[in-house]
Amino acid sequence: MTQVLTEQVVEPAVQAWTRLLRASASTTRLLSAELQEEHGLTINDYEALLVLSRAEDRRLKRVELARNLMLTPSGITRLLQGLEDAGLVERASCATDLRVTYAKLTDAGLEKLKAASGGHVASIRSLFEEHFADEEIRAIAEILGKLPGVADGDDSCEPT
Amino acid sequence: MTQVLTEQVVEPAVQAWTRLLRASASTTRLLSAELQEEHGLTINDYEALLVLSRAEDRRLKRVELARNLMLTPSGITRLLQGLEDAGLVERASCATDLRVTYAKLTDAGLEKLKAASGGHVASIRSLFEEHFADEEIRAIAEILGKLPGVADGDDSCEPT
DNA sequence: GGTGTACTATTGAGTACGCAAAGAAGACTA
DNA sequence: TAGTCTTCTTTGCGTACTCAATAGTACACC
Repeated sequence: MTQVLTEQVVEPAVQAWTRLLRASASTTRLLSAELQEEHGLTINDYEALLVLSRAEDRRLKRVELARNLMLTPSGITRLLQGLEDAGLVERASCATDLRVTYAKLTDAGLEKLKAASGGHVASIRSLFEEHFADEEIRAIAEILGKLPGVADGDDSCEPT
Repeated sequence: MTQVLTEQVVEPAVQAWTRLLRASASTTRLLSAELQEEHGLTINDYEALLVLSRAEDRRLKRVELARNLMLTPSGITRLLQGLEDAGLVERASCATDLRVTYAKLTDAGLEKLKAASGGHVASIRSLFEEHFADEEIRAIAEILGKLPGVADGDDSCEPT
């Protein structure tokens, strides 16, 4: 147990993990501040609106949304509470299964998403393209997509 | 998820960003639960101990630690409060600049780190190696390291 | 020396989660 | 029909942060 010093053989997985953590933290910090300031949305607010906008009928079971956003059910309840209060999302019940309630994007929600989307996407692009080459960006997406659940609701980018 | 209208050209940067978010969320969830359960440490607790263990004299200015962990100063204060209460870290003042206080790893802190490290590193390895090829792991680390601040305190992996 | 600017660290208030427990509903078995 | 098991959602409680404001200190520069 030599103290540090020696050029340690860095466990590549550990290095990758640490950097994944930090990359996520730093990019989130940046992008979140912007989205919050300009549109009053958190990143998960935005992602939720986006996912819903791409769903059939613009509605999704809460449990699906949870999987998509990597939140727990309780996180979803609270997230949607905020969006409902803001009138961006409304709840609809399911005729065939009384347990589930859908989250449905309202027209106001779609407008909000469209309004936020331009600037947000531009920020993401500029942040990534400032530091990464095109093929690096593609590599990140491709590799990280192999983690279970990550590539699920495959990401398009515009609300339309 | 066939859905929407036009097969949209997915903005690669946006896709990379979304996946980065989700990859970080899902891996963090997993690894955090384990670390918490087995050693009562959060991921940032562990990272803080690790960074300190590699620092000269096992101590670091709080502000340095903040940069390293991608936390705000107030986050650091609160993180260290917990570690101090647990006796894993102690504070030391700086002779030449009264503003700064150092965080110094105690012997107990080093022991704790060593105790947690084996299992934690093994979990990280198994999680990553289960889903990624070796060169993918290296690619993640290399690419994400280009983000400012991410590759800073360059990560070795063992405490010792 | 005083004065302004730039750090460093802490605190109060607020937030976005997570976990565990609980209720309500479907689904299978008998 | 009842009994049990699973699934979906919400709630209480706890926590790990953030931001904004504060206070102490350092270092100009005149």
